[in-house]
Amino acid sequence: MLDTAGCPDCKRINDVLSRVGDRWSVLVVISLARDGTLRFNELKKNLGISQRMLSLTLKELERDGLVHRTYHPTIPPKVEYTLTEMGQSFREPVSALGYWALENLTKIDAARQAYDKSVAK
Amino acid sequence: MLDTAGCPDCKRINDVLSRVGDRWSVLVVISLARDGTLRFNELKKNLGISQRMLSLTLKELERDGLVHRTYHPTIPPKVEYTLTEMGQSFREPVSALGYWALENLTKIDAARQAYDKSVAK
DNA sequence: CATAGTGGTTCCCTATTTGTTACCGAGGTT
DNA sequence: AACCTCGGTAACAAATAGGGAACCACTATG
Repeated sequence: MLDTAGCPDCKRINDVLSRVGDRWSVLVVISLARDGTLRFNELKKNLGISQRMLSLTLKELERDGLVHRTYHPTIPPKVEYTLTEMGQSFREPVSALGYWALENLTKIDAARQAYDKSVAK
Repeated sequence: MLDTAGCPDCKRINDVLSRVGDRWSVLVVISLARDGTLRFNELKKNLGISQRMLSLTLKELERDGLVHRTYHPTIPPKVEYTLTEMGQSFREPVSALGYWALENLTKIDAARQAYDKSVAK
């Protein structure tokens, strides 16, 4: 099972999607793309993400080479996050997705309401 | 919590992403985009998805107005799925993401290996 | 009679994800 | 001395995702 026969690219797309395709990763990239450099607690406040999930998400993004982490060993410590070159290049498809989302949000809501009404009756 | 203050669009993007952003939805859209019309068991075979998840995914996509379902009351029954106009428009950002994924898969793998090695030592 | 084929739905169980809370260290502030 | 800040980590609890198998209706075929 799960051999995805018949759609060879599906498996690879699937691979990448399961890495960078989660909600928080995308939102972190969007935030960093907009603001350039952000500190840990700035991201946390901006996104309304829990400390734990932000920590995990940033660690994954750093591991995948999309985000660069700069640690300043001051007291209190200061850590800055920026996009790497690959992270920058990720902006384009993500922006495309974001724009589509904003443009089609109302259509989706309308479709949902219509569907729910037609099912309920 | 979770008020996403400071990034008003984030919440909305988040909304849409949590609807159409899961792995199976994306793969179903890709398959339908490529083949035009597919039946339930064709999708199931192509994607290696379980019957349950395919059923749930298709129902959601239909509800969101991305997929159109045509039921032929023959014996045995025949159901055909196609993309709606909005589903077609979703192809573009998804394709962009797919191309990025294919282009950067090896880079991500390399970054991962480098990161893991630097942490392990 | 039994079986297969089609498009599901429902129940059960497990695995993964996500959130909550508490805690840390080192130095500065009150 | 007590408390605050920053950037996390560890432990625990809850929610969700996902697979597998069984079942359904209906009919044609062997």
